[in-house]
Amino acid sequence: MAAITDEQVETVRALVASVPSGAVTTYGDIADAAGLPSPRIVAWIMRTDSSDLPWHRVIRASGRPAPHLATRQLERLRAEGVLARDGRIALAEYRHTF
DNA sequence: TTGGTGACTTATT
DNA sequence: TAATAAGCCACCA
Repeated sequence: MAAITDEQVETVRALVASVPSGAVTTYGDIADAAGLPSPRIVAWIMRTDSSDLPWHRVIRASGRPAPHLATRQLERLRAEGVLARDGRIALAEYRHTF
């Protein structure tokens, strides 16, 4: 089985790192840009690989970060200029496309 | 090998 | 808008 390649992981990291402050992106976008077969893979990379990358700029398609990190990420994003409405981020406004 | 789990997405109700 | 179901891929015990 192909499993995932280091290159794919590195691509994901590069994409996340390329997201400017004040902008956010979704797992699906990263997965698509990195050529990953499923967005879940992106989540797996984040969970396993703890890097200095701004993971807080990566949110779900619903415009809402993960439940356990939501509070932290939302606060961090707010500090960067990403205003959340009712705990939800305006993807249409802050979504960063590659 | 099998089954359970997860920082997901989309579609349907 | 929220809740549920199914699909999806990789990791771990």
